[in-house]
Amino acid sequence: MWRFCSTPMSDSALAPVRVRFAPSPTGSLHIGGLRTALYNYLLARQTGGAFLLRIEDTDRDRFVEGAEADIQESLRWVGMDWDEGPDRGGPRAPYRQSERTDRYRDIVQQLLESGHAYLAFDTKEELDAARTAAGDAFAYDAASRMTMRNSLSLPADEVQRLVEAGMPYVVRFKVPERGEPVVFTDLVRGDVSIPLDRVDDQVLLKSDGFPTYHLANVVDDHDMQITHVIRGEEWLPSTPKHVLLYRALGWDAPQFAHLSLILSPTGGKLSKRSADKLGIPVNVAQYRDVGYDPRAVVNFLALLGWNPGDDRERFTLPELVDAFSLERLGDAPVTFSLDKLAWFNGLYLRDTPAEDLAAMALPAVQAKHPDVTLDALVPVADLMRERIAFANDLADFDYFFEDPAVYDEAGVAKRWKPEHSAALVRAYADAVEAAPSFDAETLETLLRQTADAAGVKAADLIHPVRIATTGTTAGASLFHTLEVLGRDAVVRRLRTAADRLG
RNA sequence: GGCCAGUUCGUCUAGGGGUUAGGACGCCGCUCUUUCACAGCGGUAACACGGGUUCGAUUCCCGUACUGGCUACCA
Repeated sequence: MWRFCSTPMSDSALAPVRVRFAPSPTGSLHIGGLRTALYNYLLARQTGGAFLLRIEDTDRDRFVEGAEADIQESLRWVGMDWDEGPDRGGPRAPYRQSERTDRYRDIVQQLLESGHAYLAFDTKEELDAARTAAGDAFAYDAASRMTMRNSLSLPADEVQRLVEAGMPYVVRFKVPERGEPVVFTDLVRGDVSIPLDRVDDQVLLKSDGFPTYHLANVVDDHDMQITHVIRGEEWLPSTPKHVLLYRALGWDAPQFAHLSLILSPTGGKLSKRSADKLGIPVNVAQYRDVGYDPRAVVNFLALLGWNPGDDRERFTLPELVDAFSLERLGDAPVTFSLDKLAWFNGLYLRDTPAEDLAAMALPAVQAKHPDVTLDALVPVADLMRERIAFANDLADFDYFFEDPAVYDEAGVAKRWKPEHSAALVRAYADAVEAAPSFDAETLETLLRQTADAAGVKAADLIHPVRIATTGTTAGASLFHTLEVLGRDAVVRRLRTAADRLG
């Protein structure tokens, strides 16, 4: 609408926002969660606002020890920092929901007193029965609540008796029976409207005394003065509940932006299960462990559902902070592409210093070849940089660390001539052994001399030498590879191959 | 089933009433390299369908189909 005259700067000239990333510590941070965190972070940094980390640990059954630490490490790995959070506190502390239960109970009490909530005693069995009876169409709502066992349907003295007898109960939100549809503006999709009779009486307080997400998220976002709720699309259908809650509490609701979901290449939400099957890592920690460059992960993720409006594709985190805008967020689901991520990774990998590459790959290399040192790996990294997609791929080139055990069959068939290859290779080995110096240039001169002396083309020696020293037909510049291998290994390998291949 | 959202090359996307529908990944080819890769160049490939509205719809509206999400005392 105002697109014509607006510049990228004025487009998203927002007042400082307060946004949060609010993961549940039920496991390692999911790659989709990282994207959600990223968009929140970008908006906060761009507007000079605040990015908070809040831990939503209200589900005691799914709580995973160590998950919170993993989440924090994952965020730090890609370079995202937060202004307020469980580890560093802040003016709205605490930032762990399990430490805010008193606050939720107060709010629930308030809701109960104002008639916006009620006690419900229905057991799991009773609820299941109701669902079965209604053929899955059951909703605990204005239409059905009087048929259930709660403080609305039961006489007051009975409710009193049940509570005093210690009967477990939950507190449910009482959705208004009549009224206008709930309408809210989603920054990504525009106005969304849902009729009141489609909103059910959401449980606010569980029988274990912990709040549900719906309650805790509203209370915390209000208490923490969150201005923009940027979260996954899976929350879109329950947003009316949250809007109604804000209304009942007399609070202003924040702005909402629901991000399209990341789909698996085979369809459906990119879940642990579906991704594993396709070899797609789902946890951020896995990307780190496999050797992805965090800059590539961020770059890839940023462009999955957002675009800058021009053809730029390469962005560092600070560049993203500048370029980001909510307006350019896509509203359609996106499919995860490992190929594209790998391409980004190659982009960053190619201008990573060899020293850093070697350091990244060292653990993987040492797992196969314990004696390899960082110093020995640096020249390998330098040589192979353009031929690998991940730092850890360096570990695949075993020939840098041990003599080849086998020779590529097709390569031998094509390049190794029984009539003269062995003799040529032996002659070259002798020349290399006797050479005054050992460097790529000398090695090449020597090879051409050897070939000339034997009356064959250089190629007739180059290919057999590559096979003899590396076992394969593919690789970096032959003479630089030989230089990295070292004189002893080269001479030894040449002679061994001549003997074995004949 | 109900509710909500979505639908431009295989994938990520730009665009938007009149365009040769643009870019990127992938794939294919060429160049470079006596190999492989990188890089460069070129190519392949898309507006889900049906009705409207309009001089003209891929673009706006309505349906349909399909996809996805939600429908827990999980988040």
